[in-house]
Amino acid sequence: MPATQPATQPTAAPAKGYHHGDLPAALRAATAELVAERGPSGFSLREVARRAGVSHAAPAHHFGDASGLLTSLAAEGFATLAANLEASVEGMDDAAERLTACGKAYVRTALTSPGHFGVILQQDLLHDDDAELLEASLRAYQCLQATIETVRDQLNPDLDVDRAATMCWASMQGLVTLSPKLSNVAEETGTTTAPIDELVESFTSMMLDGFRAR
Amino acid sequence: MPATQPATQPTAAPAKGYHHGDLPAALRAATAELVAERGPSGFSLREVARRAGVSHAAPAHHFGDASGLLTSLAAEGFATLAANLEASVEGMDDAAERLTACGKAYVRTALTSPGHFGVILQQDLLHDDDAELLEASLRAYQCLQATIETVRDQLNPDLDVDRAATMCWASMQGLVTLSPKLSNVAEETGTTTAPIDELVESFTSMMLDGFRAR
DNA sequence: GATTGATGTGGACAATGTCAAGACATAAGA
DNA sequence: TCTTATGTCTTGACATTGTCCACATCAATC
Repeated sequence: MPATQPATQPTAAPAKGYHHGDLPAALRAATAELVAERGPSGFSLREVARRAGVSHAAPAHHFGDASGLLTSLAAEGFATLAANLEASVEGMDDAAERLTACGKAYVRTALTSPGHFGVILQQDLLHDDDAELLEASLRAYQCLQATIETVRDQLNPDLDVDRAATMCWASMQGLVTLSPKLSNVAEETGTTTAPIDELVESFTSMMLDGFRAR
Repeated sequence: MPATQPATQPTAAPAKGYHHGDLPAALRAATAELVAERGPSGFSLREVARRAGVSHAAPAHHFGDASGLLTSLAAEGFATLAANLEASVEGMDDAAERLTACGKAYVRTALTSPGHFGVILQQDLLHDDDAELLEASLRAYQCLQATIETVRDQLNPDLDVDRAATMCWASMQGLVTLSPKLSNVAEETGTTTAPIDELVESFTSMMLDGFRAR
């Protein structure tokens, strides 16, 4: 099943609005594109407005300030992640299979939505007390948690679910964070870096062994 | 043994220079402080110059542009990391002990030098082909690699060293990246997050089991 | 002591984020 | 239909930023 794109969902705005169909969504889409192209530091409110075809002050009306727009993008990113995590385990019973599927869904979502993943963990760019953001990130975390619970139920009743979830999240995010730097190092050493999918499999199978053990 | 501070090392410049003793080092220090306070996005070349007590154009003379300064800071960060990793395994023979020490040294360095770790992996902020940066990051990677080689020698001759090193690096960096967000989630769910040192131990012991296994 | 290179200053410029005031479209009420 | 009101977007302004340039000044060498 293909990863769900961020979708630029209508965000509860009326289908045909004002000048645009849905300016907030268009601005998020333009921001995601820009961040994917140039990284978080290449983001500019005015450039985003330009790409969306509106004046430089239009975003402020919907998002307050630049952080507001980025916060909304981050919330969309977490929502997409949650949806993809849920979809990836749809109908799966085996705990080991589920965990592997979650891991793959995580990195696949990150690679599919680089604009979103470029900002979701940069808390200095965001309003980290934003309700939508908190809710979306919590939902994503709980998807992972649910899968870990099946691991506990099927493989080890004494498993500390929260700690295990943290470790899974950390290892997947670590792969995503390091991925550009790894190719950098590999190029320097003349070696070649393993495909990220294989690394995910190594990680999940190792974690499963670890989770079973104690 | 306490973690080595970035040290604002004289960087091969004559001890007593011009107006300052060593302006490049002073600028790096001011940058580290600023990034630690406000995050990478709070960085401003002029603010750094202000804190160092020089004119707004002074940094350009030593670093070219803003990315140049950040690149130099990143290189210093990797150098400090490499030094701390090496120091942490000084005189240790047992492979398992060494890996654990490396893991702890990594997160300890990250927490001790938040200004440096705030930029070392933000490649959109850096000149990622800078020679000093490449060399320093490679040296840090090789410290980790050396420890993994002892794991191979003592525990499993068939171990894929590069892949194992990647996994160790990823999991430690994942913990560092997620650390602020985790407290965020914990607060939201009313739960409490495990101390990062414990997570490091869980990770390293799990990896060791995994590395032994196949 | 003059020359030279490194080091830092000051002013200029375009670009940016934010703010305030106004324009305009849309919907609701008379 | 006309008026009013509200949400949406534009325009213009301002302080701040990064970078470039010409100039000043220190340090060492010849």
